[in-house]
Amino acid sequence: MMTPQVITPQQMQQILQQQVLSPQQLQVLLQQQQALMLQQQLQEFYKKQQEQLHLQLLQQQHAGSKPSKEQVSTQQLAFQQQLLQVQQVQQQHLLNLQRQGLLTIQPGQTGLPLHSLTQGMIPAELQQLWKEVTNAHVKEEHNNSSDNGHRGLDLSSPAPPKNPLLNQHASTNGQYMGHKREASTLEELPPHSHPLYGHGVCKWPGCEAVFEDFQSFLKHLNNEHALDDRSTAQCRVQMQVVQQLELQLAKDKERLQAMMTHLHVKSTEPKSTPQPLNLVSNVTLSKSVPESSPPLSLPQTPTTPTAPLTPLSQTHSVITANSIHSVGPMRRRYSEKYNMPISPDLSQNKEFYMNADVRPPFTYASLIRQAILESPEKQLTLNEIYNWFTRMFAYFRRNAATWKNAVRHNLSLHKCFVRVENVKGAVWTVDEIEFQKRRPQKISGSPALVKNIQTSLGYGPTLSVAFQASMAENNIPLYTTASIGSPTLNSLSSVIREEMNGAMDHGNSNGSDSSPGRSPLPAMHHISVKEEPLDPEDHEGPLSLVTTADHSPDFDHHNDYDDNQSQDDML
DNA sequence: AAGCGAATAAACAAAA
DNA sequence: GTTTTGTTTATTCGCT
Repeated sequence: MMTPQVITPQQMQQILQQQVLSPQQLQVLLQQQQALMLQQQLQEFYKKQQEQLHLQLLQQQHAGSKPSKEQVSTQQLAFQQQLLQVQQVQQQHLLNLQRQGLLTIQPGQTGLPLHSLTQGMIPAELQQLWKEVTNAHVKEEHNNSSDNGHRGLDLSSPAPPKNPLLNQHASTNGQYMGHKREASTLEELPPHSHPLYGHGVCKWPGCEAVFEDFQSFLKHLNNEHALDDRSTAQCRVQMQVVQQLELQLAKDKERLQAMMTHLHVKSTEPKSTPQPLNLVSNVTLSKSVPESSPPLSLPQTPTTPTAPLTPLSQTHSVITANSIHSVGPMRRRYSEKYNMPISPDLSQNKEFYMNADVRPPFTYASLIRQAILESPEKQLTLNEIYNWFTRMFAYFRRNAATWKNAVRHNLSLHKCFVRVENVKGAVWTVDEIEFQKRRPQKISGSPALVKNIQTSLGYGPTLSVAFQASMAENNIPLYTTASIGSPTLNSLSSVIREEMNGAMDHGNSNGSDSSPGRSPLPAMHHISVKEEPLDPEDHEGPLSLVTTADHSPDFDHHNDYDDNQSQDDML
């Protein structure tokens, strides 16, 4: 990529390091570099385009037949995409330069299209970090005079009197932990360790000075890497590096998710064990589960079994539920609010719940309803309901006394469950109206909530919820891609609305009336919500539950699960 | 801080 | 007489 003229970041750093250039010179240099880069990129781009066109031409000639529109349009599309890419690269570059502080662009100066970009690009955290870096600096200058030499509580050993950046290693570290302050300060750091010092070498970017002892390193740090333009610039560069890495990480995570989803394997990631698929959002579209291999049981090692699934926001891939495997009556449920909509989720994660000893994030009422609705007659005896529970959820194959009691309790308690005398005895049915009634309690359209909802239900047409969430957190606007487009999704809006109103707990709270019309929800929300099945009868879509029914046959044996309350309270 | 919904526990009764 | 099915009350907990 680099022509002899363009210097590499490393070289750049060295230049910076050696301070051979004055700030002015640097700036000039940088601008030149920048121009060069752009030029290069453009050249490459055009070259590529030409090659491509050439290729396509050849193809067309070969095929002879139809240089049809399709081809042309695809070609255009590809072209546009590339163009876009290049533009992005360019912008990124400019941005980088600016951000690195190597390019000091005054607000008014230059016609570079940076401004807007800058903002969107820098993750809040980084900005924050940077702020802290700079602030710390000021702050420290005050302190220094006093606690010079001592390792103040927060300066900790490594704290040399005055290098503001020092305390911020988090940033330079590449680690960039959220709360570096607390973390980096008190934390570990044995007497003579420093994030920037390892194996006798200064790890400051670009510097590899060797030191025999920690003290001399500190000295060096203070002298060579004090707070000055150079260090600042380097720090910025590092921030940039971190940011890039994070982006990369995010992408790779997404890829991983997609892969896992594709393979139907629940993440085996250390922490995040089996996760309910919905996080992974495999199929968003309510197509009934592909009937994939039924049992596909996950290893389900006891090691990381369950986590009371908190469906919440945190479902990020990485985060994983805080598994507290309490076997017992782990009381708390999953944050109720968001669970009602079962069906889609359930159908999608059916296998997961069938095999993983994870508590499903739905209320008993929802589950019962689901069970009943899934039955051909829309009615079940108590025992059949029990069976459904045990059949569908590994979790309910234990502690039977507990949850069965809960089931009965729920049947009796909620008006939505109606007992009907039958020839053979009594069966339970669902009064959907009643069921819908009870939901309108909570949330109105609180953004937070909505967010949760989306998260918990997670469905991104293409992206895993986790990814979306993380992206969102990083202020990376990718919803656009996801949400927009897809007409399918839009068509679902109505369904969504309904669900929002009735189905979702929160849903309609807002204007009781549920003026569906509005739904100011961001596109994303639609997506997420849409899948809700809530309604029993209507959209069979959600009711893909059907799927659920399918499998049922296989197991039927376990009723035997007897609980052992013994374990219940062990803890 | 209060109120609410849901989970859990348990007592009790009627039916099987 | 035991078990299952239902009903009801009380308590606890998470959330808004």
